[in-house]
Amino acid sequence: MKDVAAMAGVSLSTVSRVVNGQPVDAALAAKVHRAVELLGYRHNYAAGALRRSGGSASIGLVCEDISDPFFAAFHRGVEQIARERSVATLAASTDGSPDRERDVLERMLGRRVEGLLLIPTGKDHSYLRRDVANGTGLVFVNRPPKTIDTDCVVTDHRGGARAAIEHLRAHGHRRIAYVGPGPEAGFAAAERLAGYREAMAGLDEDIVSRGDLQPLLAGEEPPTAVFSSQNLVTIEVMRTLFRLGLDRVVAHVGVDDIPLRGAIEPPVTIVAHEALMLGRAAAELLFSRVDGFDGRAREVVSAPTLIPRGTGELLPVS
Amino acid sequence: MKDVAAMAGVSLSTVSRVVNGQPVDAALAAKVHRAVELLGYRHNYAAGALRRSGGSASIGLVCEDISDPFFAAFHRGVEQIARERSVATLAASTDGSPDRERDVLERMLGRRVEGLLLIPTGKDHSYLRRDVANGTGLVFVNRPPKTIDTDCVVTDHRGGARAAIEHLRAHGHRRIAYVGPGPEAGFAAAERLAGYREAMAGLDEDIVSRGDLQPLLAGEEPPTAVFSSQNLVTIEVMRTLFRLGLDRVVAHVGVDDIPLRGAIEPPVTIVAHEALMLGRAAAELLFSRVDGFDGRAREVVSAPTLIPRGTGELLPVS
DNA sequence: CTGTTAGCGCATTCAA
DNA sequence: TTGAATGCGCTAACAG
Repeated sequence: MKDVAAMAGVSLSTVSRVVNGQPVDAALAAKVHRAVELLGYRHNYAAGALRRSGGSASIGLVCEDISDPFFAAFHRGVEQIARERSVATLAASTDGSPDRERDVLERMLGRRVEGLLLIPTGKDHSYLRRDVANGTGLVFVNRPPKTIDTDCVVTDHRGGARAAIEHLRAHGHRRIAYVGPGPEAGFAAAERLAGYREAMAGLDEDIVSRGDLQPLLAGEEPPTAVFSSQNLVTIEVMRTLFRLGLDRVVAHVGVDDIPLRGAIEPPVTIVAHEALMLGRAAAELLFSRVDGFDGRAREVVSAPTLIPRGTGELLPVS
Repeated sequence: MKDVAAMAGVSLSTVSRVVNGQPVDAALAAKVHRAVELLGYRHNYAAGALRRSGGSASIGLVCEDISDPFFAAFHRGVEQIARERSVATLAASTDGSPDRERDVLERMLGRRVEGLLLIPTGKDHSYLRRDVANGTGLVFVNRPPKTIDTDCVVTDHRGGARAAIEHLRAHGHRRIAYVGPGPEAGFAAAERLAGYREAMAGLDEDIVSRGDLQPLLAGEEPPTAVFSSQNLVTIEVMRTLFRLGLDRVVAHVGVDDIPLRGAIEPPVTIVAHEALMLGRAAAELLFSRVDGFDGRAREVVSAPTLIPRGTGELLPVS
């Protein structure tokens, strides 16, 4: 920048003003631009941030594994909000290790991120209190914080499943099958199954299958409706029903949880759990803190949306 | 840091040394640590980088859409290499807009990333020459650079498909079906179809289906082998064959291109296109430049690996 | 509108 | 080993 100033025959301040788009005489600005071109000068944002009151204009996202498609969609949602403010996003994986989680978080803090979006791995995050007290934003995602008082966004998997079943019940169904992974597949799966069971209270016994619908349909009292609790399962159920000629007979509500590149979006009544929306919500919570909001810790529950597309509105055929 | 020094009764240098793990008298170090604790001091990495010879210890990844599962896996591979060097990764989407691509890249450059990993959107990247000349690393991914001379990693989609077909031919198959999206689905799909056609030269006519295998099998001269060109299609073909009792009759080689969370890995002979490996390769190329390698531009082609798992080794049954 | 000056938070010379 | 001084690249006061 010194060189640019020298070559253009102006002071450092003038170069700074040109680079930052502040009002400068057109002739001088042209000289500066020419010098910038010739010298291959590139403005150093970090150095500016040091002096400027504003921060680093960056935030950090940490989760167990950044290759998880759910996280990728979440990250995208965060980016949409962050980009409006020209803030950059750092991302890192914890690999499920609390030690590594702490290490990753502290490195980001060392880089002076203005906020952290954390899909937690460890149990204890009290070590973040100091930074939160110093003004760094912090939002927990998917799991509420236990050892620190901070904002949080969660997806209501259970409520989503319940909404699906209630939708089917409202259309007169009584024998409703659950197709999808069991509780061993993780928190979300377990919650969805629990939601199913809650909403089935007072009806026929549960009709649960790990993944295959066909045996259920072949039974004595086949279900008149199906709830599929995961994206890939939803696609498979759709195809199974189509193949058996039951796609206009057996009602079907699915869950749309991860983006499937290259796959056909299922034309099925869906409970949309949009990771992207969750990311946007989390980012908005975070930036409100960065902007100085100082109220109590908030918990935003992101309610899945039921999108009727025909298959969930079929009436029962006995 | 000044406050810490004052409270500990030492100089700034001593605090700096303690924070950076340089040799310091144990008693003084203890005092410093205590002051750090009490004051809630956090070291500012960016400020240090300004003075230190070393750079920002960060790199940028840019692609069309960071929610793409392929990119997510790529990102993970990059992270594995980057983390060994304690470098952070920034990521951003171009949304398919060359203007936005340039904007995003220049912002990252303004943040003084030491290198850039680019899955290109636009055609012209000559504007990056200045920064490359100034020492910033640059690696193109998936598409070779046209208007700038720089390193590049690509996946050999065409060669992968060819390897699959040749594997089947080596096992005696002559009627081999292609199931998967057409060229309109993008570069990778088009290349795979082209590889199929190349490897089918001299055999029966192509047997191509957009997605459904069943009609082909019901034809007069059904194929004795199937190549499925995409992960989700592979899963569907597997299920179709199983359902028809042909899973031990019709040979099958699939492509495994994106990670499918929560889905069963297909027990099928596979051509693995590992985005993660591509990410590692790209990162290694990049860091060699960051470390000062100054040879000609290199092109690394990441060859997919054929993993025999039984289904691709079935012999033809007429 | 422009130039001068004084730092931002830190690492790194040099002496001691 | 430690401390004092200098400057990394830049912005923000201020005075012109």
